[in-house]
Amino acid sequence: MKIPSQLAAIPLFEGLSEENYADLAAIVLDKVFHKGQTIFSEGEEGNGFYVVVAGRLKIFKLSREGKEQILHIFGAGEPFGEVPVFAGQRFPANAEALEDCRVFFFPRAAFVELIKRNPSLALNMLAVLSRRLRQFTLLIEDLSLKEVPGRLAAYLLYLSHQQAGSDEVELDIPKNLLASLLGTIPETLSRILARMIRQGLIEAEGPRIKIVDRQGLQALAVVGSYRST
Amino acid sequence: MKIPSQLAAIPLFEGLSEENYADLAAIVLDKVFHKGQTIFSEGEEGNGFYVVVAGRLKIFKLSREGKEQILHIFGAGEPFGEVPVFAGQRFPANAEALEDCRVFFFPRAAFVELIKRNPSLALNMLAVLSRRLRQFTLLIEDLSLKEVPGRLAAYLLYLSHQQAGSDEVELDIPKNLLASLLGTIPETLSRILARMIRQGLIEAEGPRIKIVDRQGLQALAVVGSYRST
DNA sequence: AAATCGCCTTGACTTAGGTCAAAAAGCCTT
DNA sequence: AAGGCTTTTTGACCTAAGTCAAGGCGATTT
Repeated sequence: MKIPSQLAAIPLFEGLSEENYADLAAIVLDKVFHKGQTIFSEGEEGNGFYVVVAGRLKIFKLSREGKEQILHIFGAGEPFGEVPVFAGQRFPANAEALEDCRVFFFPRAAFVELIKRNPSLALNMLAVLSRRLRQFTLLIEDLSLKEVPGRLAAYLLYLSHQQAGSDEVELDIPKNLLASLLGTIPETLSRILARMIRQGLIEAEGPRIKIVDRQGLQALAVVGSYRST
Repeated sequence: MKIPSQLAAIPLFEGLSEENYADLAAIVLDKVFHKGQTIFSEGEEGNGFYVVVAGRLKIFKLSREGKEQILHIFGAGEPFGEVPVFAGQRFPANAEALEDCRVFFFPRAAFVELIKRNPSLALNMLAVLSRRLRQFTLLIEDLSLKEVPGRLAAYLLYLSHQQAGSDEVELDIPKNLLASLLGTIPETLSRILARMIRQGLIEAEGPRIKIVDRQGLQALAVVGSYRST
């Protein structure tokens, strides 16, 4: 597929002219990462940012003892690694492919030039960063002010919302990743799922989870977190 | 003092022309908030953003049970409340004056117009948001991957760094606020300070803290967090 | 000087959730 | 079908940090 038409499918580049797409196509690099491969590491210098074309990847922090906190899981169309482009210097976290991935890479200098010339691109990028800030705000709230069952309940409701409001949701990531995304460890997640089943809040069978008591989950989650962003 | 000259002192507006300052001066509103007053609340619609002119304020989240997590403490020259300007709609957190404050308010529509016309303003704003993202990343890391003593150690080292590397640092906020900033409660903070004294890491007398064993603190903090941003 | 209010500390207690270890399920691959 | 993975679950145990309650310590007001 031709690159310009793929660029048009990226929300960040919405509203740009044909000429802009040509400019972008001229600076973009097309990269592939295999499952498990590191895309970049915390502390590394970043001289450009990325957009996911296909596949999924995680952005995460690692503690000295090896515990992992996932900040985001990104899929097709989502930009990542933008912080060093504008705040100078280094990546604040790590990125690793969860599946085989194809990504576009936009080198910093050329992209900044483009932004200078293109107010709507600048505004789109401001929107992306602002949404991320809002998202982080929710994650911080979760980590600091809620307990694990509350975060899990919020996540299940969010999934249900994503999946057309169905009561039968399917986890789109393995449970060990989910644990890391919720700021806990697999053992704890497992126990809490078991407890929720015992309490009649949900039923589960592998990655398929049935929401039995929506009210109950909402009470745990205090509704509102994990909005669609 | 004339407003345009005060605008020039705000890093966000660095590098703008005289004409730009005039434009900004034309749209800015000058507001005052007294200590303890709410500047905005989570969920409220935001149709503009702010810059602190004088005084300090906190940006924070509140749990249902009343526990508070401070996200930022801002002082003179720092912009805040920008998220709703670019990501549409509502404030993701609360803002309250810690002291009597004077702030500038820039209405959204006019400001967005200005940004469209002014690439360097756009880039400055992108830098501000990116730095914030990096900061949040550190806070998330702290909350999820470090224990309270580690966060406190990091904070003390950060303070020392701020205060010209001196071994005698002075807390610039009361301890109950510090607790909330570190994601804990005053009792726990108090106990951990006591323990650090017992272990010979620090000495303390009210808000004056003397770093006795810098190495030891660094080991706790795993160095690197709470950078000057 | 007494009273009051906000801030800080300390003690006794409880608990969410982490660690370690082992077993059980699911899977791919050969 | 049989290993050899990884993922998930379970159990026993431990500990960081929160809750509740009581004082202490200043600073400011009356």
